Amino acid sequence: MNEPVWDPYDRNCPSRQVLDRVGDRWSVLVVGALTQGPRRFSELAKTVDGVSQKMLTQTLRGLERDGLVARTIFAQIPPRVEYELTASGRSLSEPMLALEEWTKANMPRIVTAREAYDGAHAPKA
Amino acid sequence: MNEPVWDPYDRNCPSRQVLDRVGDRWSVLVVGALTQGPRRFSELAKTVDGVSQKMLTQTLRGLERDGLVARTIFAQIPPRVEYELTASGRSLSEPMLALEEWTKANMPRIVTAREAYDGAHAPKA
DNA sequence: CGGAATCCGAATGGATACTG
DNA sequence: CAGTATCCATTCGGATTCCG
Repeated sequence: MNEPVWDPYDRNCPSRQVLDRVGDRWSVLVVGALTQGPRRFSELAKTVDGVSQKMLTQTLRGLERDGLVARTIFAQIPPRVEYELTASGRSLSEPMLALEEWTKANMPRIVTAREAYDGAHAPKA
Repeated sequence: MNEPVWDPYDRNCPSRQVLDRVGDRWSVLVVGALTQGPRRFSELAKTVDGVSQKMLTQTLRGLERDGLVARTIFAQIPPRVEYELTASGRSLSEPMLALEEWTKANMPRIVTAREAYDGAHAPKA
């Protein structure tokens, strides 16, 4: 019955890798975009502004490998591939979205803090 | 009254940078560690296994700049510096901890998914 | 003890060209 | 359209050294 104790604070624990992926910049945005429903590769590329096709592919493969995203290929010309969250992916989207919401809600405070910090640490010339 | 609309999906929006920091691998672990209470530099280095002194310093500076962590220096020999979460930092710790919890709770599924994926995509030799 | 600064190899990530 | 494969610049990040 004793389940293994996953400890991301241990550099050798597999959970560390997963936390890395889950905390990845592009993963958060891609999962967030997929929360709206299935999306095609090109749609994701447009939604997640600034992501290169290389990184988008990498991110999607990683999410797919971890069972968070499902990839469906429609045999037709031109090719059509859709990505959508799996049950795991949907459960992950909750804490991820919370992070996104926190960010948006706290931007004013952070911007202020940055200005204060930069003002107090930069003055040299 | 109309607040600015923060959109992390826009590469030029400041919220993108903040989401990046918040989703940073070390940030998540450091904030998590600080949830227990104030910690000294050396204690954090020990808790967050695998982090170099350089990255720990960088991470702490970044968090400090964003007003998430407070740094207190005790004038004594040898030097003593403590870090602790600010109010902002504590509010951030909630979604971050949720992410950590999600990871630990879903590790079994992910490990299984990875094995399945690797088994289906690797076989070449 | 708690850093800052430097050096440098490794990994990241963008741009580009090519394929099914 | 949806990738894969390369090339290459930038960044990351560890190890080391030195300072308050």
